[in-house]
Amino acid sequence: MKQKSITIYDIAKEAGVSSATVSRVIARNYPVSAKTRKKVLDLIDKYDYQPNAVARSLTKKETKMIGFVLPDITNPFFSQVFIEAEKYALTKGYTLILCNSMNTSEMESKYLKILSERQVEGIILMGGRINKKLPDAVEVSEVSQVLDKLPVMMINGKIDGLHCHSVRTDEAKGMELAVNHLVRQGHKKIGLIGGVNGITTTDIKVEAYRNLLLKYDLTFRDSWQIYSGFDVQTGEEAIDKLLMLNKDKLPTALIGINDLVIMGALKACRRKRIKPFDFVGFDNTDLAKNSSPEITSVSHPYSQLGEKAIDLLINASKSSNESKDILLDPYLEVRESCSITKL
Amino acid sequence: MKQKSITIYDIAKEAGVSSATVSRVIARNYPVSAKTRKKVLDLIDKYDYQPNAVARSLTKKETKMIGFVLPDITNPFFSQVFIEAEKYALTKGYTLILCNSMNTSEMESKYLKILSERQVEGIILMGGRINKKLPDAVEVSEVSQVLDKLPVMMINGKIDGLHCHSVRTDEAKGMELAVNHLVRQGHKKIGLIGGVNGITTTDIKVEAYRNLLLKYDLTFRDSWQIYSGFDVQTGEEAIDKLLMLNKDKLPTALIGINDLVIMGALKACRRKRIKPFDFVGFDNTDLAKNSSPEITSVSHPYSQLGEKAIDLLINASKSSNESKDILLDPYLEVRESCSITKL
DNA sequence: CTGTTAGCGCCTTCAA
DNA sequence: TTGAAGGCGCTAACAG
Repeated sequence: MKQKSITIYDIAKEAGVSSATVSRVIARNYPVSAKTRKKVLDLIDKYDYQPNAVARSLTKKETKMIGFVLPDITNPFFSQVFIEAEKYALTKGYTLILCNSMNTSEMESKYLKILSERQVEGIILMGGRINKKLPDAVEVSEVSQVLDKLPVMMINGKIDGLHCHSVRTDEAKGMELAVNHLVRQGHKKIGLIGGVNGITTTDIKVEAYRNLLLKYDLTFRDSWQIYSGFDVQTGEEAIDKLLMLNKDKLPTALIGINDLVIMGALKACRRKRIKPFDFVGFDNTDLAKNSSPEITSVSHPYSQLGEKAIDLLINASKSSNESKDILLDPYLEVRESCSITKL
Repeated sequence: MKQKSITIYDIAKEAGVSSATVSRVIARNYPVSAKTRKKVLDLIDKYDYQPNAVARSLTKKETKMIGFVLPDITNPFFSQVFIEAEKYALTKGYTLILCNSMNTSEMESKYLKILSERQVEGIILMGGRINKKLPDAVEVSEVSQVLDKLPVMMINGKIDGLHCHSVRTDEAKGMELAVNHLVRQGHKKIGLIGGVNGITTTDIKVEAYRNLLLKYDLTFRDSWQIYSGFDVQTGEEAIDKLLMLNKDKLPTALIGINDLVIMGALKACRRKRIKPFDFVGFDNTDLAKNSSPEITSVSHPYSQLGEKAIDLLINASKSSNESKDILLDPYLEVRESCSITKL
């Protein structure tokens, strides 16, 4: 705001009409005679007039802004969801406000407050507090308080008892895709690495993994399922642990809680100069495509995830008072990592 | 805005004071008696009152929002800068609005307009139109028009003739770090792959590269400097081309315009089963750390880049009318990719 | 220390 | 088809 910006009144005065008329020309929601319309439009053009969205928001009580809180946008999983949501939101006239909580509960809380004060029309939550098996009471009540004012949308997460929509990838089905694929490749000894016990996205996968091994009557060993974390380093650690625990009774294929963990596993195998396992990752991030070997990965339906999230949020007020939970199908992106042992 | 939210007036009425007093309690910028302060604060607490930032913005003519337009947040280079800027902005009370142009000029234009209407207090530009040797007249005039209303900050880019600040990494110096390092490793035949002729970030690097070879009296061959692009696939293509053009007279080390290109080069070497070169990448993204082998890379000073950008923008109005151009030093993150040939 | 008042820029009845 | 007027929620003089 370097210089006094011109307003609807300036246009009105010079056009010899009222501000209401100018407003109508801009909003195109009421009839205005062709003549005055042209006069007004010409002036708008002449002065390069732009409506003040802040003032409009105050009057209309709608900001056309949506908050998006996630742990860390440098994580490709989150950025892929975010960018799809943003693209779609734009077509609906909404602007997203991205908030990186940096994986801290404090930042999450802070941003919830900021977004609420900024009068966003809804908030999308990913990661963090919505992924805990044992929710923190304070964290839940904060979200609950926000819910009194705005609709909240949770992506790949949920807080029980709170009245809000959610969209999630059916990760149990994703695990099935992974296991099926490996079985079809002839594997009978399949391990699972990464993740943290008590984080729901991990729990869902682990449970599905166990059930599937049972279902397919495959060897199951506790020591083939290694919790470790979500990043590359923990992937390396998982391999170290796997080797330590299993000596000669190793699995032939490994599923990773995400692609990063598989990247770590690849690094560890290389470091230890052991023949790599066949791998299947989760999330189908750019990493999976860009690493060498390329990593076969269970993919989220990213664009659907983003679009559904926005759609449900936008329509949250209109629709009935029930909260919807949408489950979307993942798919498998097959790449070379599943035939490493043959390379 | 599900329910009629309570305002400063509601608080004022129940406290038996005027709205101005409540405002003062909140803003803490004018003396208020301890007694009334407490009364007001208690009510704020009781009703979970939150100030309406939109209304405040309208009155104060400051939104505390900054727009950040970049090509694609899924690119780790951009996301690392963004997240640093966001962290810093938060400490200064500013909220960033991230806008992904998806590498299209149209989206860039659209977002410039949206941000301006939303009354952001400044705009940060990265990539896209600010990186062209031959600027597009329309693109420039759009930015120029924005500049009439707000300060604009360009990161690692510049449009000549426009009055705005810029922050950039000294990439010529970065190239020097890379070449020095390789020379110290004993390399005399150094190639450069990736980038696009006419994109300033590429041009700067290429020019520095050529000058340095000259300076160090190293072999220079046109066919060792391959333009290709900025992603993994173009990195692969660069290797193909390099092999095709050079038969037996190959360089022993390659510098990549960025880390992605090196990832591609690694893939190509693996595919072709040729002994890899020693590599040095640019940008020091997570990829460099996570890939195997890990990639030695010239790093931007990310936090400085983000912080300076925000700082200069915030102080843009206060400071003199000159535009500042800040040049920051890169550093080299040494990893194993520089001893591949010895592995 | 506190209240009154007048906007910020726009939209939306209500009347004409 | 148009204008007048009030108000969105808050802040900043100006009085007191």
